Amino acid sequence: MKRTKIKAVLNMAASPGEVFVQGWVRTKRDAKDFSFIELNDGSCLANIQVIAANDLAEYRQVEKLTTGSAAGVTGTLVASPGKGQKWEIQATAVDVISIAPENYPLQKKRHTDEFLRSIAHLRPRTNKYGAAFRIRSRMAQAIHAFYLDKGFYYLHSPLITGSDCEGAGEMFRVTDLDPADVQKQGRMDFSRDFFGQEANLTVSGQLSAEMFALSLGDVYTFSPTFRAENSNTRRHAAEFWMLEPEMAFCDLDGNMDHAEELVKYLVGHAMDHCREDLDLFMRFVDKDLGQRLETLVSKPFARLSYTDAVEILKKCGKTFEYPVEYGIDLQSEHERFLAEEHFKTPVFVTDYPRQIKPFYMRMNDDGQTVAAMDLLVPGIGELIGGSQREERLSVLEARMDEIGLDKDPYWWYLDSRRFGTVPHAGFGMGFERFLMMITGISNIRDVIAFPRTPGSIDF
RNA sequence: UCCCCAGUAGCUCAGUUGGCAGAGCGAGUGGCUGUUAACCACUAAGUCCGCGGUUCAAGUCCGUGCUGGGGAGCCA
Repeated sequence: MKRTKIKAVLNMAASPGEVFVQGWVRTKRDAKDFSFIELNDGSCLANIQVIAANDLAEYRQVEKLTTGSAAGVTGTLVASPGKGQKWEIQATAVDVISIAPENYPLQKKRHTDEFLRSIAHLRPRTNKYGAAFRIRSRMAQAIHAFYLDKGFYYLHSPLITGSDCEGAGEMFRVTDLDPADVQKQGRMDFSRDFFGQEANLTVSGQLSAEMFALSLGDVYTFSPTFRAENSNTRRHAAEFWMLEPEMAFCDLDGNMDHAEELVKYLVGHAMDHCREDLDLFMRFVDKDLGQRLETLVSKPFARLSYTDAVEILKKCGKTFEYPVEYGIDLQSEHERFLAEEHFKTPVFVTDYPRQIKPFYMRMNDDGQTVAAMDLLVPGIGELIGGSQREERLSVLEARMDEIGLDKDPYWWYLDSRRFGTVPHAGFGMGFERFLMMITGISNIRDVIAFPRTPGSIDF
């Protein structure tokens, strides 16, 4: 008989008679003449309740089933007389696939996130992490659906890049030089390295995406990125996924419109398609989550300039650890105040002083600020960072000179401004930060299957 | 990298003034029961994070290291 996923079984409107399911035992309760087995196959949050009577030929084996064991069940799908479930299976045959011994680490009780992190290979078998990673999968697919519908092309930007580009934080070096030789010579001879020069893991696909936006029109990259920063916080990982759309013939306003539409689409998609899993987070992880997501899809995001943001922060009467003044970058406490206390919605802050933003952002007419935008979200901080790009060759070169950037390695990037340059814009969204926002999970390590952070690369 | 907190049974934790190592849950065994994180009884289970020091005596005090968590910086 063909296996049916438990999700499909539970969603059946009428009993088809006999069904065959396979999964892992979450818990077993023995009665006098039979056992209740809660079986879960990961297809959905809910378990199917199996009734295994003691006249089954293999009941001896059934009695040995422990939490974590694997089994296949054939039986009749019947309406459950008990409370808490619509359907249950009256087993006619139970195939015990494997027995989990008594030292199975997942118990029938709540575990802390810290403990589950130490058994990251088993935690997807829990309700919370099963739900988190089903939502993660669904959201990744929703990103592609969103862009397919909008006529964007999906660009696979390289993960190994030349050393000098991108300029967004510390990079991981990629080399196949023998450490013993390096020690002997006292230096790394990159001319003899694999690529004949320094190479690193990418920190952003943006520059590649710009080249393709100026060719295919609208593109996005969605891929792993790497940062060798020694950041020990609940919002940082060494390996994370980033979504980076890049749009030709687009300005800063179009960029923000797009970002807002994207976030609202993804949240709405989750509410439509991940209801059961999302409910778990609303009930047990973050009581305010439901209200927050509702606000997220229904209310327009606030938009204001950096200059206005500084004014608000100065006048708000709150004393900050880092005093606010024009020219400084906004600190976490400032971002949190704006998003969580002042606007109580996500807020775009635009037009930052050029000194605190990278070279590729487009210079505004005032000659002081650039067409940047950050999206600050309650509870998360910066979810999106983007800008209109500087499309004017002379202005771009002047900026690179101003900050002392060697233009030679960027010859190909500058070429795009020589040949048919047009206004264009884009942004990056940290995928894990988005998942934290949508689930209420407060530590980035808990939305990544096997997280990589400073000093930690188990699994 | 800096600041703060923590590390005791499989898990979550308590441990008084420095004086015999404890509970709940989980697990095992038995019982009961159309049960829902089932219930009742019994049993087993410890490198008190490592190293060094003070002391007649250290889970407890001091130093140091490691690991984990929270915050900051950096950023997505």
